[in-house]
Amino acid sequence: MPELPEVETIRRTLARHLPGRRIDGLEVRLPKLLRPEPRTFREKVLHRIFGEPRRQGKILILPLDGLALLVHFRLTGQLVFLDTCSPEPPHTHLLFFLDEARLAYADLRQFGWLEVIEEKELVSHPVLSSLGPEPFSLSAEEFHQRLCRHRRGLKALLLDQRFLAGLGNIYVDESLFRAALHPERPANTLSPEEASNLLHVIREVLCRAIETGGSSVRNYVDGEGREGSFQLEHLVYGRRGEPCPRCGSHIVYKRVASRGTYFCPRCQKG
DNA sequence: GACAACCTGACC
DNA sequence: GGTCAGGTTGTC
Repeated sequence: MPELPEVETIRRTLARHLPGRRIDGLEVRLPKLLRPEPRTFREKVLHRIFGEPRRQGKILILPLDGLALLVHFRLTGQLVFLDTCSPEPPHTHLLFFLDEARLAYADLRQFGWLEVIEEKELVSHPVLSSLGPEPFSLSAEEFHQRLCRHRRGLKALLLDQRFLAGLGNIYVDESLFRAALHPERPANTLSPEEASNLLHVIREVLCRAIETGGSSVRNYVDGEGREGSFQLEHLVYGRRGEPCPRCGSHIVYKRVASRGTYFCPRCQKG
């Protein structure tokens, strides 16, 4: 589920509640989500106090004085702060007890994971250190140069977290539509202007998605259990057969890079 | 590159 | 019954 805007929204909403709270207890219902194994995990996090949440790509980083709790939501993970009386979400697999409050990790498909590491291991962590730059942290020139090194299609490349960190299926389709670029267009065929424009629309889409609290297509909610509304501004994602907002042709659905892909065959030239 | 694997649930 | 799903990883 969560791509960069959703994880960023979760980060921001949790930042209102977590910093300064201590973990007093832990209830593990699905051990396979934890690294290291639950015994060590519990030993490490117990009695620690949360710091200011951070994010790298789609990974949420929760500092815990000296430690870091990494959370990857994959497709259906949720991390929700619960007041005394709020009910826990369905498919809750892990509960942190924080004084009167709780923090629930729920995950319908059970693909997500939580890992505790030492803060000093952050720089060398295999997942984090393999991430490419974020769309906000590289120049148009650098982006164009990186694109030129690959002959893969744009969709496949933009989904690759080693190339660029944070985009997923929704935001790649929405960005390519807005940039009028075909998802199968070889990356090394973009002109400097096309590359610069693509980076520009990626940033616009991500910023607007963050402003609107992310896309709640299926079951995404933020750290307070609330849905986002960027799905109302999707121009192609999930709109198979509907008229293209730019030219009126039918939006096509096709498997590209093994992912369901929505695009306008007329506006988005290959 | 394509595909299966990891899971549960919604929808046709 | 089959297909699809905001992701990633490992296999041919």
